[in-house]
Amino acid sequence: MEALGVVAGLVRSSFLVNAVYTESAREYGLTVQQGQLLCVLMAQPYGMGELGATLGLEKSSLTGLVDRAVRRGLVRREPVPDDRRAVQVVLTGEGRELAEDFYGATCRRIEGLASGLPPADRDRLATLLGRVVEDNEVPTVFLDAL
Amino acid sequence: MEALGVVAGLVRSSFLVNAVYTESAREYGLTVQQGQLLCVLMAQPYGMGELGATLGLEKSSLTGLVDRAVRRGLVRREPVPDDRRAVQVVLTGEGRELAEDFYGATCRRIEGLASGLPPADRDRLATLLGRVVEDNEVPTVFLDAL
DNA sequence: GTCTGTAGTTCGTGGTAAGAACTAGGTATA
DNA sequence: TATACCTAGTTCTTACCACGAACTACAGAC
Repeated sequence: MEALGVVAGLVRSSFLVNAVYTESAREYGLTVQQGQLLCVLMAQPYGMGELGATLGLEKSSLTGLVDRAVRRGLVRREPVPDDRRAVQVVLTGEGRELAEDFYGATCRRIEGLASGLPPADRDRLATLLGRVVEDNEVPTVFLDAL
Repeated sequence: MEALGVVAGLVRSSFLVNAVYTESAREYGLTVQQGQLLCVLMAQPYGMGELGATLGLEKSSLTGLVDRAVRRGLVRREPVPDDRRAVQVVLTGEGRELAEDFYGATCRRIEGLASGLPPADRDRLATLLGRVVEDNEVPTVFLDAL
């Protein structure tokens, strides 16, 4: 078995994570994007602009994503007192519940991906990935507190 | 700075890789899926069935993806002599060229993500990710030979 | 020669993503 | 105050992605 390069490792593990994420989302009746939206909003409400920056989407793309989430009763658009143009996107009760379930299930699954590694290696992997993530200033799409 | 868990590390690095992949694809006038298709086909031609399994797509999803790639002149459907139902999807000359450029650029960029790590750590990371990937039998979407 | 399974396609539905043009509300400044 | 500019979000159009169900056509088995 040839050793995998870093590039291949990153790409393929990312493919793996995507697959898990997709499957998990599917199980909860969500699309990946909707799941991501919910996870981001778990931490706090966001305006459309910030949300776009965090998710790496154009604002026009976001409108539709939020629309569909609203239609499903997962989030709400709330007015911002100081600025009548702006909007805060907030989880509804139902949305929060679903977000937490989905989040938990997905974490468990992803954790499962690394379950073949002994704990020390898992820590090492976490540290190394942490450094990569930090070096490249990834927006916190998923979770800070774990 | 709180240490990141493995789960967060995997999820966020995967987000990072996705972003890079998306940007790279965009630059070459491809969608992520088309880029992935081209990369898979670089190794060898595939039938629709195998292709679906490799990419994790239903066959009905694949028809359209291949259709669009054909329309852009990137791939061809070739008949299989022994089985008149079956089809082999093959890169065209243009497709191969684009695939190689895209592949190279994307690899360079992904490599760049880990460029902050000293070589020894990069190797360690590669090894650990390799084990994760192996443990979870990911289909080879991107690259074996690197 | 019929029956059954397999390879792919078609069709309809819903979701994703972008850019351009737009509305409406803020802000600065002459 | 009036004007000009900027910002937050939406709308519209276009192309793409993904799925399941129903379908066509061929292959293999009996």
